[in-house]
Amino acid sequence: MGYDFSAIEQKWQKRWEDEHVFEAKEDYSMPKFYALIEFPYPSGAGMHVGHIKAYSGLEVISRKRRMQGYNVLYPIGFDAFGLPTENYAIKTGIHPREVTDRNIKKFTSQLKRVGFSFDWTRVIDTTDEDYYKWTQWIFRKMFDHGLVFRAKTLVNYCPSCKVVLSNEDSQGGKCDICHSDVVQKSKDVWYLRITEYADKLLNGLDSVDYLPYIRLQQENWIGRSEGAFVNFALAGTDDIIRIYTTRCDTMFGATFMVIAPEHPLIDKHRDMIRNISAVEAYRAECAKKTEFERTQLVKDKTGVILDGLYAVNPATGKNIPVYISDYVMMGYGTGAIMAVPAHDERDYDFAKKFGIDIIEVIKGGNIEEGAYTGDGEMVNSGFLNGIQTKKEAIARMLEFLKEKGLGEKGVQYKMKDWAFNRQRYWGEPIPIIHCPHCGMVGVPYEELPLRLPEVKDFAPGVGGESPLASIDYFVNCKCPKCGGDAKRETDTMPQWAGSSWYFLRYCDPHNDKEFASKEALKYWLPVDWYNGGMEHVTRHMIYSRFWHRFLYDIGEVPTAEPYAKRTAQGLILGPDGEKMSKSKGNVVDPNDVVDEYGADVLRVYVLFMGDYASTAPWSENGVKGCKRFLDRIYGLTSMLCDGDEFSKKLEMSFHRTIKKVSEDIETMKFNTAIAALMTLLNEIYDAKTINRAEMKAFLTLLSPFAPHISEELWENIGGEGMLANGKWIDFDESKTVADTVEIPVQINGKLRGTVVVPADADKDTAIAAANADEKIKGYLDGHTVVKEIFVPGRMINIVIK
RNA sequence: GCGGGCGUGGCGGAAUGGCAGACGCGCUAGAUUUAGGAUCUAGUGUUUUCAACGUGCAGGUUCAAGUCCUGUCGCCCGCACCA
Repeated sequence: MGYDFSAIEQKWQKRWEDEHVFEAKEDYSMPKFYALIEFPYPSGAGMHVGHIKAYSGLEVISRKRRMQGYNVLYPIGFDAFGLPTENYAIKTGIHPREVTDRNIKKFTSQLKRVGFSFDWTRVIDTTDEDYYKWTQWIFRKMFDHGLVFRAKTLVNYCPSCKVVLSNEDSQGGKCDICHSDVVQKSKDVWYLRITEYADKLLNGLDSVDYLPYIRLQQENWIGRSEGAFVNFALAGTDDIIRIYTTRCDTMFGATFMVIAPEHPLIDKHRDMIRNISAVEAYRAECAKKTEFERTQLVKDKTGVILDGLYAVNPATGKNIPVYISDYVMMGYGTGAIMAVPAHDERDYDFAKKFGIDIIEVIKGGNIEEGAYTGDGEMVNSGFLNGIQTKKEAIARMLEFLKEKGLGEKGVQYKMKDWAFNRQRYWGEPIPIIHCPHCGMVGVPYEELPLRLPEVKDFAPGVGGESPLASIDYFVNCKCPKCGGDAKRETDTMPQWAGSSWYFLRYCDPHNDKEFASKEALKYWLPVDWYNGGMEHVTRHMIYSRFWHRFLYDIGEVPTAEPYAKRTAQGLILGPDGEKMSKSKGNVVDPNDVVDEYGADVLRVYVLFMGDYASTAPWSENGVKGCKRFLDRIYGLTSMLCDGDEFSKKLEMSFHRTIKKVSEDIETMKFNTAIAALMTLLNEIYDAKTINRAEMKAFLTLLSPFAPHISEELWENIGGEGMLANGKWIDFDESKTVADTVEIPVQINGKLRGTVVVPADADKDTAIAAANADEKIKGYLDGHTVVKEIFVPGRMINIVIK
């Protein structure tokens, strides 16, 4: 069989575009639905089947919503600043602008071939100056509100990309872009004070509907912990060592302290440290280690005592030794801890190695064998002795600390401030000017966008500075405040900047007065449903929630949270079950699939291949199965007959299928929705006939998945208008149930037969029917019936002895 | 190590505690075709048919367990010396 999918698909794509079918309407009185997918990075490799799966989910939902009368905004754009384009430009000498334009063109044509119902009038390119003007504008607002700062710190630096990376971009000690080893380097970098928003980002999760594991990942990322700050006096000085602990209940067991090798107290009191040379040697050794090496959990702890320094345990009043060790980080808490070896595994390992006292303060474990971290009765703990629970002991200790002025309750987060800069060309210039008199001054709002200047060489300088640093006319400028000579910042923003607010621009993409009008934002926000990959759940999602929340706080957007609902699709693996990669040669190009089978087949297959959220391997045979399905649908026309309502024979099947497809789309169970359509198709083929009303219903249900073939057949059977503009179909619950049902009869839980009873049969009727059955009779013969269970319309179970 | 998820035919996967394996792939046989491909029809969990046994493994709850509970093994994904 087969049909000319290529001609049909081009025909309908053109019609949809000519008649503006998928453009969101300016009619703000309509109910709205804002569906958002993560806009792609337009790489040179072109689209990946993963993109197709990612967009097909909300595509189906958006098409259904339009047919249900919603004003749907389903936009698309390109997140186009970034390193791959720039690296390509360095290699080939072609300007990143040109590379980007070419790649966007390629992506656009590929996306259009699939027939996605995006609103192409709202397309965004983050590298467009009309767009990044507003990225800079928001940054400047943050600067004005004290959320931007500059600090000299150890940064993650990629020697290959010559670029400073955020913690998020250097997970596992590898550069997220080129995968080479990241090293630590001291550098002046820009930060966004995202930690100030930690609680807002955490609490905001209560008001949104994210899949539970997505929410959990965000919570873990923010990493809030409640504990106490405690001041330990440094014996013989006026100084204190301030620590953070979540287990102040164990303080009587603190037999030593550990401070980070970078801790400032070491230099301050170096005169008192008798083994300062050994300490310096250890510090030098630590400095060589990468962040990754330092964060490897190792049983074999290293460290050096600070000989001559003692701290005073505020609970016991005793002097305890102080060590430095790299298992304590400067970047979390206060960079110092009280060590309680009996009840903390790391402290236990350390104490064993260095022969330090281990004092049990909570009963329940065996401190000869290891640390006990569970709950139990307090011992060896002065005023805490006898207390039975951790919770109570913590409360008592906090009271004690407060009375003595030695400490107080405190909260810590794992999340760190966001390193917000790159020493690269292809990014948004940071709109700041360094003035010798006025300090850091923002580029005036009316001068935005601060355009990327033309350069000849895109490669970063040898010192790792941005290519912009070598352009005199860009660097040298006047201070907007005092008018004196000043220097312009030459760093650019990181990859994540443009995507932190793009969903706002979609609401009003051509506005040149504001990033979007208040009316548009009020109508469209929040995004009703955001779908994307799991890999963006912690970075992009947290960053954009932060920007959005900031804009909300300064009155620029109407909602506190940007995304009302978030889901994620599963990965598509190669046919060999491995992750697709060029080197493995297992990459499936969506273009090839469209060429050979058509866009409708591609769309149906990516949704049918398995559970939407799960990882599943690509199967060429699976694609062929979907092709066969659509071919068989095309063949329905040959058995078409007249009829304005469902035939008796198929009526129930249709109502059931409408119900199933409608519900499954809402829960993203696309695979079972398609399976239901296949089942119905098989029934139609069994019946050997389909009437016009049935055909229309079938095409309506099919159209979100396979819109081209649906439109074509709709037109062929004389359907009114375009299906894309058509009406979704309702079902009648009462018609989804049969008059009679065949229900299983179990004896002692084992299936022994079936009986046919009226669907609304009561227990007596059903049991009587079962008892009348010859086969069942045989089983019951000579036994006593103990119990009869009847689940209406479902089953009978007779318990006998 | 901690947190989360998952183990169902040859494969991808279905199953509000109620007939396990929907749907698709693959496979087998037949039809059609010069042949291949395509298509159509029938079959397809395992074992020896009646029947019995079957959802990683071992227990438990229940009239009834893939589903709930306990333990255990294996795999996947996050986070990872976070004090």
